[in-house]
Amino acid sequence: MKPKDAATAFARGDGSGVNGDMEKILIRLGLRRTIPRLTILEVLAEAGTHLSVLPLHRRVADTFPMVNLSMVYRNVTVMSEHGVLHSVEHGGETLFGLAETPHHHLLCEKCGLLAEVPADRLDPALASVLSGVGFEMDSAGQLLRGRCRRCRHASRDAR
Amino acid sequence: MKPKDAATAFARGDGSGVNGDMEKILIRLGLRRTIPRLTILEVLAEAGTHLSVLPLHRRVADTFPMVNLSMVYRNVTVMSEHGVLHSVEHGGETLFGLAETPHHHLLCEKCGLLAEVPADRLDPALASVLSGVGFEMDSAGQLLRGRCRRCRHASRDAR
DNA sequence: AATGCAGTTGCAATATATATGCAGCAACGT
DNA sequence: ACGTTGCTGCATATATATTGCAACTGCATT
Repeated sequence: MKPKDAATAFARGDGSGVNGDMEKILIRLGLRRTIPRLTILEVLAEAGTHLSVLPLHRRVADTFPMVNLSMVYRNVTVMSEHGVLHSVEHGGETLFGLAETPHHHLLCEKCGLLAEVPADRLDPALASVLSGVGFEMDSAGQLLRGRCRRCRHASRDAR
Repeated sequence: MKPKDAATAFARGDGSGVNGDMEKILIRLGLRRTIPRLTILEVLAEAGTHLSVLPLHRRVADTFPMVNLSMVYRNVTVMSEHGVLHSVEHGGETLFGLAETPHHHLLCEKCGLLAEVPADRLDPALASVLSGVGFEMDSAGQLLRGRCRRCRHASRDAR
């Protein structure tokens, strides 16, 4: 999406499309729909994955160069606290993504691929084990590390 | 353990007690048994939990003030790579602990308690779900977030 | 026990990620 | 249209982690 289009859409504020959904979420939470925020949400929607703050800012700046890095930090923090975004720590930085249906993360430690598993697929199995230890798990946002299918095959071939 | 005792034990290098076990591990890996390394291992053994680098260094410096912070960083990195230590990322820092029997971590997001679950207790449940997604999990060192028993009760009482 | 060398260390400088104080500006309700 | 409150940009601060280099030390060899 080119700057002008984005700006127009933001100015319009007509609640259409992806922006529209996001805008509605912000409104519901009493957060103002500002260009930095909407652009962050749009970038994450387009990306389809989680991004760390620096790449996120880079992409936001492609469209709106005036958006400051510190505002990306402030906004992802605020939006995470309000549940608009999910965050995952990894490699000394924090990755942020849209908080859609509850899910957990699968990180391939070899290639860095970050996949998702619907929460309801994983929760029952975990909950039953953990309750035995007196622990109650968060039902979303867990990060599990391992190998994706591709890397498993790759390392097998290498042998 | 007082400085003198530790120093004596190190000098002795007789492979007795906790130090002895640790020293053997280092030797097997071709790592030199130096005061910083052995003290780090000893502190972690005494602590019984995982520590982040700063507290770890603080405790090491209690016994050997000359041990530099950067060496704690270098050594935990090296020893992690060699499998002597386990690491867990959390809150923008990395926690290190002795790599004993394979286990996963349970982090209480309220009080910060870091508990452990033996890997064989959790692995089957996880593996069966994840294999359905073509993912193969690491069989140790997973970090799961939630609430410990105490905090669950506390928040229930608060209501 | 003395010796040589590679692995280690301490220090200081540096990189990287994240947080914040403040003055101006803009979004939203009225 | 307008004032208030929240948001932003900039500059700066802090905290965690990394690295270059010269000096040193553990360990194998003699």
